[in-house]
Amino acid sequence: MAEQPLSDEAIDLVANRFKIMSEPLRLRLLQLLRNGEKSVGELTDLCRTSQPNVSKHLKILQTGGLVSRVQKGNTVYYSIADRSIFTICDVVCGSLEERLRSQAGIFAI
Amino acid sequence: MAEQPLSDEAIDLVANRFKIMSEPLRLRLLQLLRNGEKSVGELTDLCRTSQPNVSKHLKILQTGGLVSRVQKGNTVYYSIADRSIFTICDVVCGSLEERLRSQAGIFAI
DNA sequence: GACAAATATAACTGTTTCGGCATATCCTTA
DNA sequence: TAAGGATATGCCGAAACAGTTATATTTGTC
Repeated sequence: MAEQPLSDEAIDLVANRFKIMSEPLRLRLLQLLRNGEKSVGELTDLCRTSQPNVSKHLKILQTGGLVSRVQKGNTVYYSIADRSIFTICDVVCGSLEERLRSQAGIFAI
Repeated sequence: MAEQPLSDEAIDLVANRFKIMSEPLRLRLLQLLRNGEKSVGELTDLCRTSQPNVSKHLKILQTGGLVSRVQKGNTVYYSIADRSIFTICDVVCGSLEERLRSQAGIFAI
């Protein structure tokens, strides 16, 4: 069942989504938000980097539509806006496990 | 159902997979290979870039385990080594469509 | 062995991106 | 309105990356 080819614009959009998810710190932030919203301060404490850096990456995630932002008084809470990212991560993890397993198999027998 | 957190090494591996897939030309190459193997020359003709550029990106895809390389005589054929990438792309496309649709809804009543 | 075709590599350039630091902005409270 | 806490932004230097050109390597053919 051959799929229709994606247009150049569509490819750019997909590539951009992957680019957003290609940074370890951003993946870490998404993972930390998996079980519910967290403030910038909380996220900063849980990552090992500066608060400005966390804010910067959160903005990238938000611009990409992966995360949504809610301000309550003085603090800002971020939460997952698109849970399909976890499906994607699960598929990637499965693929990587498979690959590592078959590579490990080289040394067996 | 809270997932176990990924280790830093696992996150780096996943991020690297996304980075490999975050380049439009590489996505284009993967798409061109979807229905079967193609030679470097064929791929170069189908993309609008130089042959060295295609070879470079194919190498990146191969190193990442997304593509496999077979040499037959003078020409080299690449093919998809991990079809889970298409699952991933489909999920991303669905998410992006959804997002565009809801954005378009802003202008509707 | 010499030549031609197919593919890979090397060197270079311009661009992008990350992280850190300093600082600005916004909100709350006194 | 002044001060302090929370978050965002601007600027900088270093590193990574894409694309081009030239060239090397490999393979098949004469």
